[in-house]
Amino acid sequence: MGRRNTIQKQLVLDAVNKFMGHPSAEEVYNSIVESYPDISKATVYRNLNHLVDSGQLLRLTVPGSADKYDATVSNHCHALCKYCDKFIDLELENPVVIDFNDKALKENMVDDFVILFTGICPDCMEQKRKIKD
Amino acid sequence: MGRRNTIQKQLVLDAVNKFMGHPSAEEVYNSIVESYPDISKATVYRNLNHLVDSGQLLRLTVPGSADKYDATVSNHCHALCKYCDKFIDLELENPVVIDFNDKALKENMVDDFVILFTGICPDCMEQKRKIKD
DNA sequence: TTTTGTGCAAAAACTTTGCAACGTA
DNA sequence: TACGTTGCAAAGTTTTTGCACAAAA
Repeated sequence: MGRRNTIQKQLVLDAVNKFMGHPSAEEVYNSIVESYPDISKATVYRNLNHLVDSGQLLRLTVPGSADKYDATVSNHCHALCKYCDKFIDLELENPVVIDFNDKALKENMVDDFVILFTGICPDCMEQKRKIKD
Repeated sequence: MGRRNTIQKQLVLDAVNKFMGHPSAEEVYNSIVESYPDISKATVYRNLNHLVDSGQLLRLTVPGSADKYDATVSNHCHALCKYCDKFIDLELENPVVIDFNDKALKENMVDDFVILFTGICPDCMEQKRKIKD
C-alpha cells in the first residue's frame, strides 16, 4: 500500500492545483500533455484515484458530466448553473449547519455530507436579461 | 413535444414505484423484462429521461455508481453507506434549513439543493461489531 | 532487488443515437 | 394521417484493467 512519488503523480497534483475551477480527468490529462507528452490517460486516472484516496484531492460527482477534481480539500460547497452547467465554488457566510443528533442520521452513523446547490450563474442571468430586451 | 402514453412508459414508471429502494436503469430494465421480454434497454433509458423531465421521477446522481431513480419526488434526502454503498432514504426530524439570502447563494440565484450524507448503515455496523468479538 | 508505477491497448460500465417499423391520438 | 415511440445495433463517453517494461526505494 506504500505509495511512491513519481513525476506523473506530481504532475497530476500540480495540474489540479493550477487549474482554474474543477478539472475533469480529461482536462487534467490535456493540461499535462502539453509539457509532458508521454503521459498516459490511464496514469492520470490512477493518480487521481490515489490522490483522492490519500485525501490530497476531492472527487466531485456531478450530475450529467464526468467527475471533477478539487484541490481545495477543506469544507466548502458548490453550485451548478442549470443553464450552462458551470460548476462554482461557494463560500457561504453562514455555513450549513446539520444536527448530527437527528434520529435518522444517528441510526446510520452519518458523519459527513456533501451539498450541491443549483441556480443561475451571473453570466447566464445576463444572457437572459439581454434576450428579454 | 407532446408525450404519448405507451405501455413501456407505464411499465418503467411502475417498475420504479414498486422497486424497494432506488433502482438503476439496469435494475428497472431487469425487473420489466421478466413480464415483458421484448422491451429494449434504450426504451427504458428514454422513458426514464422523459419521466425525470416531466417531474414524475427524480434522478439521483451517486458517487461511484450508475444513476438511480426515485419515485418519491417530494423533498427528502439520502445517505450512502461508506462500506456497502447502500443508498438509504432519510426522513429528518429537523429538515436542513438553508438561508437562501446568503450572499453567495443570491449571487448565483440558487433556488434548490441536494444533500447526500455518508455514514455506516446498521447492517455494516453489526458486521463490524461481530468482527471485533 | 523488490515492488510499485507507467504506457499502451483493450475492455468494461453506462448512456445516447440513427433508423426503419410501429402505435397512439 | 401525422408524428411520437420502439427495438435493435452501433456508437459515444467515462473509467478501469492486463501486461510487459521502467523506475523508485
